Amino acid sequence: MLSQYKGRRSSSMCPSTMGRSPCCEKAHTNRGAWTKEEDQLLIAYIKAHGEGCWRSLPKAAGLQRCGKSCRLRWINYLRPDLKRGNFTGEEDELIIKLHRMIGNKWSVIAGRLPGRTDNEIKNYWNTHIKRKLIARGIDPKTHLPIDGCSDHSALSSDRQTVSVAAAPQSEETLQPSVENRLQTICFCYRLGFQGSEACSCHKSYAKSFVSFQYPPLEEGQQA
DNA sequence: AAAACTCACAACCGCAAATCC
DNA sequence: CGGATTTGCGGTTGTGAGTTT
Repeated sequence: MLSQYKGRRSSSMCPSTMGRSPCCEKAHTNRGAWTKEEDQLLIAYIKAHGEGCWRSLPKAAGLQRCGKSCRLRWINYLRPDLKRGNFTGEEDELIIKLHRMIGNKWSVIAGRLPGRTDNEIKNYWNTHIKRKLIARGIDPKTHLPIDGCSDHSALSSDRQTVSVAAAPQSEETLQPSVENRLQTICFCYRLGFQGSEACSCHKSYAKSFVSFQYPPLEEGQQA
């Protein structure tokens, strides 16, 4: 999912329904694959009213779906900025590198791949990349050689020092602490993709919903 | 030609976090 | 402040399409 969807609570929260009626009434909702008509209703509604308040959206849009289902359909399939199509080799490698560093944080990984969704990346990982890594002799879970590798230190240090700030933060909270001398920069920068299309560090990190803290790479160290 | 099997991906489920009242 | 509710995330499942036997 892209950065604008980051954070447990967003401005899209609907105040009028917050903390009231029970969650989605499943008794009278459609399930399974979406029809073209349902897609059109959802697209038309969001074009007219924008995203937000998923709870009340289905009724307002004339859909017999729960809000959760509408949100998922829009984010994963109907959004106009989705890229679709095959993943490029560069995207493959970026996913592998990010996964090695942060694990199954699909939404964070998706935030670094413009036009890709967390669900898409998760599926792609499970169907393609896992096998690709196994074929390379790499365990897709640990990113270590399958035949056993003694050097766990690099990976563990990566994992330990990466902290994920999942929610939007103020500029102050994103400032690196002086004490631990960490640098706060975007992943692409650390991975050497700065300036690429996937890199967002040309934008102020204060505006980014996701940031990471980790020590700067030593000279010659691989990300 | 058709049954069995495999693959890819859309959609669902359950939980945790965020927020409101 | 705590309970109630919504939203968002990651894991899992269902199913249609493609391939093999």
